[in-house]
Formats: sequence, structure tokens, C-alpha cells
Amino acid sequence: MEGKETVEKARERIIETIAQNIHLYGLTPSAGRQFGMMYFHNEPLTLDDMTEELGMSKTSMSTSVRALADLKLVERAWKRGVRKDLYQVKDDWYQSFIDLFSIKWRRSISLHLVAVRKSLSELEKLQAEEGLDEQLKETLAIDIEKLEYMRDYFEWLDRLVDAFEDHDIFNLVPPKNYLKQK
Amino acid sequence: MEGKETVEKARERIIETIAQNIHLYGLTPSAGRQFGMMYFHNEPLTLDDMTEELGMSKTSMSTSVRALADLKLVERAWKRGVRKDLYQVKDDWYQSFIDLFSIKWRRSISLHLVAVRKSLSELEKLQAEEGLDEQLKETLAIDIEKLEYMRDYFEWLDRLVDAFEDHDIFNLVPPKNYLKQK
DNA sequence: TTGTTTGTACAGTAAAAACTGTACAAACTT
DNA sequence: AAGTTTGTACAGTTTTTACTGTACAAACAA
Repeated sequence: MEGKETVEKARERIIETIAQNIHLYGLTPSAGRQFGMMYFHNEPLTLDDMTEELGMSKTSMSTSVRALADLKLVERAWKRGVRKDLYQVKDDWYQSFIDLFSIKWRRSISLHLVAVRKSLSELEKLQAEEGLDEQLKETLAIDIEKLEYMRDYFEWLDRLVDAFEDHDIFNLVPPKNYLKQK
Repeated sequence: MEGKETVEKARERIIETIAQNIHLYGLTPSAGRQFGMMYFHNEPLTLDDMTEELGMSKTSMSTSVRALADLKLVERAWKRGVRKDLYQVKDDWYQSFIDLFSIKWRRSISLHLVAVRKSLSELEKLQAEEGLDEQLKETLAIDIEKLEYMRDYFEWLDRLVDAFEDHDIFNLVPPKNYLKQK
């Protein structure tokens, strides 16, 4: 086999694997393919470059590169003389993994905590009232306990994300050859 | 407002929040609603109970409860005299979070590592050949470096999942009031 | 055995998401 | 200023996913 072909095949295998697994980041296989292609492309790319490389519409390239950028998987780049927007893959994948949690999970945790605290306070207020039905009292006690459990759990998750963001996780699980970027 | 209504509203808020965020587990809002409903239902439920509660087809209940069970969010339960399958929400959410990684992320990590190792060994083999084009040599060196980076990263992720599974993560981020279930 | 109940496979339909092409606003060029 | 270039909003289309109803195999009951 020709050397160029071998390299191409080796790349394609990786790109396709990324495409098939990027759903864990909430992205589509196309966005994964885009990311993979960009990873092996050693220069920043414009939207038109991506259209060229992947044979998809510029609109698609625009929306998915934005999705990739929102998750901090790619970033804007600058090159003198080039007017078009340029994008490249972020080179710190460890940080990108952490960013996933900062962005997607943190938001979810926060929404849960808001809802739980609101429901909890409503039920506690109701519980304090007098002359409640026995059946209702029991339901209240059970529901409050469940909500407290949820609150503790999401507060734990929140601290877990803190531990990622603060890089404390690297003490527990040290990366090999990890050099903090800039 | 009537007490019963207050409780119902408090529950609905939580259930809807879960439904809107369960996509992080790769599940649909419907499955999230099902999970939420089951959480506040203090008895194990049959598929027919769920159909009743959620007004959806039994087929849907069957497929989504299976999806929930695959992620270890719900489990089968037994009650004497009941012939139908019974399901209930698992009561250890910390463990469920860990299971998410064991199940979804571990699989993805493994697929990536297989692909990376295969591509890496192909390129290394090619690199060992004689009389290679200068341009190709350079490409090879760059791609090999990228693949090595990926390998290190996914091996780190793998160890991270180990740290979850082994509960070492609880040393770094201790849960409040966490009692290991059985 | 025959009759019933229960879960799910499968095919069809409804709903949602991904993708494309057009159109245009904003930024840049001359 | 007028003329280009560039990214994206939006409407329409295609593709995918979620959901339903029927049909049936496996388990159980009589």
C-alpha cells in the first residue's frame, strides 16, 4: 500500500471513532467528524475549507463549529492576512473534558438545585401548618426526605465539578506528561 | 391551595427538571419523566402502572424502562403474589452516577484506545520502512505524536473511571451523609 | 391439554433533529 | 460612496428518532 494511503486510513479510523462517540458530548456524528478532521489538519481552517474537506454545506459547518466552540473543543485562531474566521482544535483535551462538566453538567446541577430547593421550601412550609390530614403528613415526610437526598446528591456533584475545575482531580488521577497549556 | 395540590406541584417541578436534563445520560425526556414519576412513587411499579400514570403505550414503557435499567437507574423488584415485572428507582444516586461512567464512558474510552493503538502501530511500522518521502516522514512524525497524545489522554480517562468505580473519588469529594447501599 | 396473561419484536406513523439553499446584515475594500 | 466578501437566520426538505398498535412467543393457570 502507498504510504499516503496508510496515513489516510489510520486517520479515518480515528475520525470515525470520534464521530461514533461524540454523542457523549451531546454532539452529532457530523460534528465529531468535523472535529476529527480538524485535529489532523495542521493548520487552522475556514468554514469554506471545512465545506471543501467534508462536502457539507457552509451553513452546517457554521452551526456545528459553533457547537464545538461552545463546548471549548475548538477555538478561533488568527493568521495575518486572512479575513475569514479561522478555527482549530484546542490542544488541551484534559481541559476540554473538564470544560464539558463546567458547561453541560454545571448547568444541569444548578437547574436541579433550584427546583429542589423551591419544592423543598414549599413542602416545609406546608408541613408547618396545623390540622393536616394524617395521610398528607406522611406523604410530606417522605417527599421531604427524598428532596433532601436529591439536594445532598446535587451538592456533591457540584463539589465534584469544583474538583475538576480546580484540577484537584489531577492529584487523584495524574495525567501522564500533562503540561498545562499557557 | 389544597395540600395535595401543593405536593403534586412540588413533585411535577422536580420531574420536569429531570426530564429536561436526562439527555446527559443519553435518555429522552419521556424516560426522564418516567424515572421522576417512579422516584416519587413509593411502591415498585408494573409496566401497566406506568402506562396508567404517564398515559403512554405499554411498548414505550417497556423500551424506556429497559433503557433506564441498562444505565442502572432503575432495577427489578419483587413482591410476593405479583406476577408482573416490577421496577423501582435505585436508591443510590451516587452509585448511579458512577455507573454512567462505567457503562457509557468506559465503552467509548475502550473503542478509542483500540482505534488509536491500531493506527499508531500501522504508522510506526510505516515509519520504520526505508526510502520514505521526506514529506511523508514529516506527516508521520506529526500524526504519531497526535496519536500518542490521544492514547495518553484516553488512558487517563480510563484511570479516572477506575477512580470512580473504586470510590476513590469519595476521598477527594466526600458525599454528605453517604451510606453505601448493601 | 387449553386458555390467559405478560413483555417485547416489528411495522407503520408521528415528531424531532439534521442538513441545505436562499437571502441578507455586517464588515471590509476600493 | 458603492461593491465585495463573509457568517448566519430562516424556511423548506431530508433523515433520524420516538412512539403506537398489532401480533405473537414465553410463562403461567386451570
